[in-house]
Amino acid sequence: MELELPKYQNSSRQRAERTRSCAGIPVDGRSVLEDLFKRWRCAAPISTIAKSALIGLPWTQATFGREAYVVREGEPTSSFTVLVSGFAIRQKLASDGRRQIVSLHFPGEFVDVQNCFLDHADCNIQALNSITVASVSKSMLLKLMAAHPSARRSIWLDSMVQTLTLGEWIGSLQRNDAAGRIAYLLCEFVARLRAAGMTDGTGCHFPMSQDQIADATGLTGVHTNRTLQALRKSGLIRLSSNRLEVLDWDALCEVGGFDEACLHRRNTAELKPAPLSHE
Amino acid sequence: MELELPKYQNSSRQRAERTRSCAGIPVDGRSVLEDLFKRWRCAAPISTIAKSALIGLPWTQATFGREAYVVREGEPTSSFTVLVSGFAIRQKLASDGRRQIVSLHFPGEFVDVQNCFLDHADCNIQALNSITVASVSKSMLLKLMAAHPSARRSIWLDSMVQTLTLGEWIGSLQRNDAAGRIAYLLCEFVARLRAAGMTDGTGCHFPMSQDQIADATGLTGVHTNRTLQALRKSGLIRLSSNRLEVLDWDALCEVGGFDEACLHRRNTAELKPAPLSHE
DNA sequence: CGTTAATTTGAGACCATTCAATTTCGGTGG
DNA sequence: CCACCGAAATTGAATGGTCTCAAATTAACG
Repeated sequence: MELELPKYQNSSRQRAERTRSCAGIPVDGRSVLEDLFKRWRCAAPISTIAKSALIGLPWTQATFGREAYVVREGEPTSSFTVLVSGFAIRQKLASDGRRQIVSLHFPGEFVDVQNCFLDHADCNIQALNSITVASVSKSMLLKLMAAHPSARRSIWLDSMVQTLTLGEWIGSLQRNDAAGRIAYLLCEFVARLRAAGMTDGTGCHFPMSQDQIADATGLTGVHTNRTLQALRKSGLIRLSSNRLEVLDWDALCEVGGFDEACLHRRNTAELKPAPLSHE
Repeated sequence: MELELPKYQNSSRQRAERTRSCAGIPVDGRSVLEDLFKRWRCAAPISTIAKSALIGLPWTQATFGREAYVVREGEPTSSFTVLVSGFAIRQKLASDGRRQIVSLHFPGEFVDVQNCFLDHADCNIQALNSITVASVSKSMLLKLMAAHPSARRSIWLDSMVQTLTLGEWIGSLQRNDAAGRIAYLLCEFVARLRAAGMTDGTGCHFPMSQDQIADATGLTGVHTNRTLQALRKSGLIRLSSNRLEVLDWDALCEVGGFDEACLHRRNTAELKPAPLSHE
């Protein structure tokens, strides 16, 4: 067993120091928390009372640079974090310092729901690019959830969908080779982006470096590079300078074993909210 | 792309037909649902009112043979299923028919919590050995959860722990080679069994075949065999005829990158239930 | 005791890693 | 505008890990 410095304790992470600027309770009449509803309204209806209660929650805003840590493993979990703009990942650092990316996070998502019953965060949340987040007090949100069934349901639903997504990811790692894993990752990214209405024309902004793709797929950076070239050569994608264009969506899904219907189903039609209670 | 029959549509699955024997509302004064509390009381206190409400729920009992399907993907989800005795897995069948095992389930667990907001099950639940389950009506349990915050919290907590476990599993698949993946699987199995107080002396009953281990780790059956032999030769485990003995726990954890503290933390100390509400 | 499933073994091909070294790219300062 | 720098992307060759295919052995079960 050899000891070495964690991979990400030097170089690029240094320039990404945590820059937190608190904003306090909003006075301009529009809460960033409204972004939550964009994702929720399609899945489960939320009552107007719960909605206004949510919007009325005090929050603080913060911005983080590329590769900065939004939440650190082991940190006390005193607040919930909503990703307002930009992309984030959930990751853990293995004992040898290698980074393991467990899931992706898009604007409008609670990035740390899983921690809501833990005193200390069980993994790191890291910014992919320059991001903005809003934090709300954990105890206040829990109280709100206790009082408002429809809000509770939406948040619970959100975390359940995350769980299902993790299950799919496991399947991808088990069944796919390098090309399949990368294809799956790209498919999931594009599909979730599309579901959030954030694609632009023929493609989208893709904020992951090849090393980050490698960390998410469990591959080497080198082999990720070669596999990406193969995907490009076979005409499935175009990817350069953080811009991704999927040239053959069906083929990409085929390679990655990505079931678009599965994801779609969860975000819309079949996710009918069971009546937890009448509000 | 070649087409072939799904791997598990012939041979061994045939003899494991679904045998369901309904028992109706219990009259003997003891509900199998009480098994739930063994797992819950250590994590989150549950009120006596909620407890008696849960015990009072009508349920039906069913037994399934080895490899039988308890829940099938796509099936309407009209009930929740509690595993009473035996072991089960959550799995999906890939398009080529290969089975992908996503998670393990132990007695006292809700095996289909993730489906509670879905109209149709999104994966299969399969028995590992001969098992007994209890089913309760989905709508009745949801109503109960709406009325009893402490019950709701326990169930939610359960599903959150499942999510965290999936995350760890992803990490294992990303970072580990064959030996590491198998070591991790064995560690998780033993650790969860131990947490449930189900180990016996030096080892435990281990119900998975080598092919099932392969399906859970994303390896080939053949290579799983060779890797198990390597683990045996290095003196870490003893495994034969469904009996597992871990000879060197620390070394096994080391190989699999299994963080025992992590799992333990979730089951006991740090899982203090945040006050969702006062009941 | 016979049948079927499960485990084991071998050899060759293929996939992914390692360890360099090299090139491209975006940003920075002269 | 150019020179420079570090980070990211790319390339090559050798090594090691895993898969495939097929056959043999052992174990489980009626």
